[in-house]
Amino acid sequence: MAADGLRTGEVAGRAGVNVETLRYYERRGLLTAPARSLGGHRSYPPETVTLLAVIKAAQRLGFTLDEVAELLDTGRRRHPTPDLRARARAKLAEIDHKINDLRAIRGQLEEVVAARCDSLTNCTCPACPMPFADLAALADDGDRADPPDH
Amino acid sequence: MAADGLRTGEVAGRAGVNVETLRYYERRGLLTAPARSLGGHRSYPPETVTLLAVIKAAQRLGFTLDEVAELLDTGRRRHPTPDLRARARAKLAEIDHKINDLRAIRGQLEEVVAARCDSLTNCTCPACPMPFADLAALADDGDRADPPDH
DNA sequence: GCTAAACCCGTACCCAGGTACGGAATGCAA
DNA sequence: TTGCATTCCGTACCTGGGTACGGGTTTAGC
Repeated sequence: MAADGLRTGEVAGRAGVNVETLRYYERRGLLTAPARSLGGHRSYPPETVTLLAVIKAAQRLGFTLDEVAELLDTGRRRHPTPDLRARARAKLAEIDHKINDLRAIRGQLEEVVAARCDSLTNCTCPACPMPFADLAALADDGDRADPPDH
Repeated sequence: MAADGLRTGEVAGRAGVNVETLRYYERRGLLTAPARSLGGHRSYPPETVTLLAVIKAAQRLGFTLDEVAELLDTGRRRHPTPDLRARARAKLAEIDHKINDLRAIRGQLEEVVAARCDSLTNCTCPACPMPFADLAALADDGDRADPPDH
């Protein structure tokens, strides 16, 4: 039985993850509990290394560990699973949203650079694009209760 | 002195943040410690509400609280501060990088959808774009040590 | 003057995705 | 068989940006 088993260190080394991560993934349901040696040490089937690569790939695609766990689980159960495609579509929409947000932010940052803004609160640039940049008093926010000489 | 002071609840309410957040920002150095009533209650200058809006704006631009704190601090000290522009530029590069990452991910997700992938580990689609999707054995990863009858 | 609301403080908890610690037990090679 | 490396387990810690709790004051309105 599983004479070709790999030990935690071997799996972790080949997959490029931390040994602790294997235990963590087991707790999270990404890896099923492997066989054990008589002494209680884990013995993984060699495919586990590849499975870890799959998990990393899915993570890179933006799936959370919970999502990856569910996807693997439906795979394990051989349910018909239109799941992956539907989830990939949903993720695609999520990512488009993020990209749009970042583009909007990018635009605003470009304005800040172009306008030569020099302060969040006391910007001297003409027609400053920073919202509310006219807050000279705020630089001292709270110190106002003290005498004004430095 | 500071007869126009606002209490924590008023500031939080007007700025749309939690009262606890004010204490948190004070600890993090985003808000300077305000004057106190005789009983020890905080009394904020009204501009604080606007400052909080500035902080939120900077956050939306992708700056961390530490970065915002530093930007406010250099502002408070009236240093010449070419800081904001330089930081905005750096943040711009950061954001471009993120956008590129997301676009690459987006492309891969599109392939997954287009290929009609149906599993992370047992995909039946032709020329599957999922890396390593040929892991039938992995569905049972670890159960291998047990008798093979269902 | 009384009461209820607001406020004080320190500390613990939340999310994700792990990483680190420490003492005991096991595994493997010479 | 010795001895060092590896693994075991539970639990605590990390980053970032807050939020919640609980017991004790202070403030404001009537």
